Order: sequence, then C-alpha cells, then structure tokens
Amino acid sequence: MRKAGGKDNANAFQRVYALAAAIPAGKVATYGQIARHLGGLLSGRTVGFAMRAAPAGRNLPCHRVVNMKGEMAPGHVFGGAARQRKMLREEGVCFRRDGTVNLEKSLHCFEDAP
DNA sequence: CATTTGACTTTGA
DNA sequence: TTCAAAGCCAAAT
Repeated sequence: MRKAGGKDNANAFQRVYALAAAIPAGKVATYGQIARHLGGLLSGRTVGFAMRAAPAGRNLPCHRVVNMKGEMAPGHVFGGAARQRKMLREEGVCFRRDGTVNLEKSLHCFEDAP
C-alpha cells in the first residue's frame, strides 16, 4: 500500500518500462496501446515522454515502440529514422513500402485493459 | 505557481 | 482521401 495523499504516478513510468521490455523481438507496440494498458493512467504523450526519459542501463527496447502510424521516432533519437527502421528490420519487424512498420503484422498484442 | 512544449491519439471538415 | 484542431499527462522554464 502507498501512503495516503501520495501520488503513485511515478510508478506509472516504471510500468511503461516494464511493458516496453516485455515486447518480444520482431514485434512493436504503440504508445497509446501501452497507455491504454495502464488503465488510462497516462496518455500516449506521457508514455512517449517516459521513453525519452528512459534511463540507460535498463536495456529498454524503446525502438520497438512506435506511434499508431507505425512511424519511427522523430529526430536522431536512434541515430536517425532510417537507422531505427533498419534495426527493427533486423529483429524481424515487417515494414511497408512507405517506410512505416506494418502494424498488422508486427504489432505486439497486449492484453486488453479494463 | 502558471505557461509551454512534447517519442501521441482521435475526431471533424 | 488528406489536413487541421482538440484532448491528454508530465517535465521543463
């Protein structure tokens, strides 16, 4: 049990990391999916924020987490979108001709949230 | 303490 | 069909 009046929101970030680490190779997950899996405790934006704030040393496969469109992270977070795409492709993720991830093929299936 | 920004998603035109 | 705006939560300023 937590202390009364205290917010366990910080725990939510750890849940995001746990789910991200639970994504098997060759599969990807969306931010909103993880957020929804947390029971609406967070929103897709906050999940992405948690990834950006994800501490190194956790071996966190944040590159397996993409947006609903299957696009890679913006900027050079993983050394460039093309770099992340190649990395995911090496893991066995299916891609479309548009350069986006084929969510129909490589979207990891989390359990539905209540 | 209030405002702005950001690795998102959904709905409306 | 594609484009734009609103809603969302947390950290940074």
